[in-house]
Amino acid sequence: MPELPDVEGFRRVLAAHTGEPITAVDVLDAGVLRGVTARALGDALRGRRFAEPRRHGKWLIAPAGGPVLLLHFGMTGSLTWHDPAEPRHRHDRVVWRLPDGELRYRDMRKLQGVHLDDAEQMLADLGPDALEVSRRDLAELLSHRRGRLKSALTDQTVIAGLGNFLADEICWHARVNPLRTASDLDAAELTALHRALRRVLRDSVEARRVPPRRDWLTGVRDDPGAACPRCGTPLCSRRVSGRRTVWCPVCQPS
DNA sequence: TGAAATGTTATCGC
DNA sequence: TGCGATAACATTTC
Repeated sequence: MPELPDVEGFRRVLAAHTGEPITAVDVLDAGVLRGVTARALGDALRGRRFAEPRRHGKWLIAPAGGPVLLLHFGMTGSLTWHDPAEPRHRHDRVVWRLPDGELRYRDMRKLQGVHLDDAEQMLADLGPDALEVSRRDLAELLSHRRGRLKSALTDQTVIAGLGNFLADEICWHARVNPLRTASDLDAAELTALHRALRRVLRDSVEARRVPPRRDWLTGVRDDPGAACPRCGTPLCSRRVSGRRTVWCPVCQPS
C-alpha cells in the first residue's frame, strides 16, 4: 500500500490525536524497531505528547516534545486509530496508548520500521517531496538522468514519495512511455508529466491511496488480459529495475 | 510448489 | 560515477 497518499493519510490519523499524553508504548514485535530498543522507545515517549506530524515522501515524522518518532511503512504497513477494546491484529507491531484510544502500527512484512531521533540521517538523501515539485523542478531533476523515466520517478533520491503504482499511473495519464530515457522528454511531455503528477497525487491523497478506479491504470493493471481504460488496447508489462511496469503501447508509444 | 506483491538497501558488473 | 540487475529482508496470496 504505502506510497505518498497512504502515508499522508497516516499523517492525518496521527494529527487528529496530538496533544494528549502517551500513557504507554506497547512493542508487540521488536522486529520492526530500528536502532532503538523497546525499553528506550517507551522511556523516551511515555508522558510526552505528539506535536503536529510532518511527512516527507514515504516517511512520517512525528515530533513528541523532544524525541522524534520516524515511521516508514514498507509495502504493507499502516497506522490506524482504535478503541482499546478492539482486539489487536496479528500484525500489529507497536501500539501507542493515549487516554482516549490507541495508535497501531501494523505491518505484515516488516520490511521497514520504527526509528527514534535519526530524522536527519534518514531524510538526508531524499529528493524533494513529490507534492512540492514544480514543473521547472521536474524538468531539472529529470535532465540529469541517463536511465529510464520509470527508474527516475521511483528513485527516492530524485523525487520522494512516488512508488511503483504511482509512477506507472502518472506515466499513463501523461501518455509518456515509462521506458523512455528520462532526460529525453521534450517540453510538451514534461508539461504533461507534471500535470499528470499533480492530478494523480491530488486524487490519490483525497482517497488516501492510489484509487483502483476502472478508468485508471491502477484499477485494471492486475486483470488477466488487462486492457487500457482509454483505448482498450491490451496493456504491456515487463520488469524495470526489478519492479513490474505496465503501460499502453498505443497511448504511450516508445 | 513457485512466483509475485505498493519498499529499500547492499552488491556486482558494465 | 551512474545505472541496471539481483538478492535479501518477512509474510501472505494466487
